[in-house]
Amino acid sequence: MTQKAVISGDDPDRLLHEPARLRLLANLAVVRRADFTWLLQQTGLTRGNLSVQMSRLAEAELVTVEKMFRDNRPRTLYELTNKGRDALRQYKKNMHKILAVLPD
Amino acid sequence: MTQKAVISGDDPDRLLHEPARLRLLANLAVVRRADFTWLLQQTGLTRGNLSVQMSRLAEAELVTVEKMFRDNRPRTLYELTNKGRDALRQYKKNMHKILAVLPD
DNA sequence: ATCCTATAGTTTATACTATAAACTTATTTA
DNA sequence: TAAATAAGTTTATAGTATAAACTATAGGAT
Repeated sequence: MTQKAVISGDDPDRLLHEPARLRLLANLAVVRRADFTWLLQQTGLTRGNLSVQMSRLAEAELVTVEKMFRDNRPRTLYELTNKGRDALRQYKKNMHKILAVLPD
Repeated sequence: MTQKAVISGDDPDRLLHEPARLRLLANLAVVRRADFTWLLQQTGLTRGNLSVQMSRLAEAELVTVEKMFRDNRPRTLYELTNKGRDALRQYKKNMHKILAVLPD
């Protein structure tokens, strides 16, 4: 008889699991809508890294990107999509399952 | 005035954060002591990957490795160290902090 | 004896990924 | 008009995870 695994549950989605992206998404989960500069300050990422990570998230349709001008300066707004919100929910579930067996 | 970050807390330790290693450590957290073959079955990793990951964990002193022979066959036992246990605790704390702000 | 298969791992080669450095474009300011 | 600032993007590099290939030993089968 094949035994049941001691630890159950799927592995977390790597796109969300990466600390930089997870923090970005967590910020968006809280404020719903944020611009490039604000996220930069919140996360302490470099601009290059922030740009790349948000692009990946946008490509996966977890966030939307809206580019505009304000005071003759570019401004980029990001927002979590429903798909993004769902992905975060699932991620949270998966992680809770594994964290549950770790010592306090 | 500089604002406080919306999301607080350190980034998770990457050594533990990696899904393959996290699962291995979680298994050891539960059973305390396990051999190579058992971990192989539990995690579904390839032997190569398992070997490499456990070596990394051993090098970081999060687990101990004990090699022996049983029935003329090599047998490798792994065990979580106190340091490993502490690292898991810290990891759990850090992750809970960020998961807390995610939607349910 | 030697050939084949299985067991238990390790080493190495590759493909991926995160990240910072360098670059772009536009706008003030000196 | 030269320099500095702002807001991003592109690219180069270094690091990492993972599987494929390899090593070593044992136990039959022929």
